[in-house]
Amino acid sequence: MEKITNNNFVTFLKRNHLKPTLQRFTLVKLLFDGKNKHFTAEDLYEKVKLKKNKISLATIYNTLHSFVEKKLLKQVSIKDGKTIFCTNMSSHHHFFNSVTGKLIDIPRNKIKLKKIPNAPEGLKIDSVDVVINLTKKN
Amino acid sequence: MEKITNNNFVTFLKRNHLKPTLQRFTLVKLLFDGKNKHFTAEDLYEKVKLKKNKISLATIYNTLHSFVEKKLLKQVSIKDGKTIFCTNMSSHHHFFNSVTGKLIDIPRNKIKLKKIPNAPEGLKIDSVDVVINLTKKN
DNA sequence: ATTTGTGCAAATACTTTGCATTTTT
DNA sequence: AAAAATGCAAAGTATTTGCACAAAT
Repeated sequence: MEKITNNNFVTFLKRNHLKPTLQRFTLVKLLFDGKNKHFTAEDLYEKVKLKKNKISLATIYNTLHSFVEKKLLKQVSIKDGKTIFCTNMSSHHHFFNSVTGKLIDIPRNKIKLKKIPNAPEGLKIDSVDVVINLTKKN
Repeated sequence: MEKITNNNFVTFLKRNHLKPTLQRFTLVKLLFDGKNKHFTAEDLYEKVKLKKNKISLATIYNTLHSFVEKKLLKQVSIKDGKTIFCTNMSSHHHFFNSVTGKLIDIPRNKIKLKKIPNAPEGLKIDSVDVVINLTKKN
């Protein structure tokens, strides 16, 4: 993943046809620091508040969804109904720890999917998500 | 799947340690009619209203969750964040049609999962969900 | 000057909790 | 009569929409 700095964020956003606003600058700095992350909209909202910045939760949702559309983030839905965003854009799957509510990445090559059925008429396969749900042992 | 009729619903609920109340009777009749279904809590609420019955949405949520706990229903989370319940209890996976928001069952044997990674220390694998996301062709 | 895009308050949608009531022992 | 379970109004979360304002053409 590409690390975004003060110097290249304008380029980064423009390349993705997003206006380089202050709000997006703040969010992009928090998200694309070179480390893979999993987070909810609320998590990110709290992080912004810690930095003494103020961005409304609505804007955070809207920004996250536009990033998903631009293929800058992935969106994962898990058994507890929550939506988690993920900065790791390489093809991969997830463990879901139902005790902590956290996701753990599984690299693509650790799971072998054989025999995928064909898409029904008029539709095509966009992506395949594998979630392995975990519980406490015994 | 077992079809529940007026005659055996008391037995059915008692066997699952649930009191055979009028609300549950109504819901069980709608759900376990021998056909596999996918639905949201809201869908079921609307169905109940059509039958001129009145059960609060809260009760529907609580009942569905207790059915999931008793392994009478499955709960599936999909990319749009909604929670869908499923009466097909045999091991299977899903297509998610992102155009209509509907699920389609995929029998277990149509997907072959090889090489599942081990669960992290202290945790065990509870279930594996495969969702194949579909979009419109072209 | 008109169109396009933006951020967020307010509205909506989704889900859970707390407790009065009912049922069981 | 006490204990356990139930249904749902009200409360709590999560997410989206509509529109005043800003930026670009």
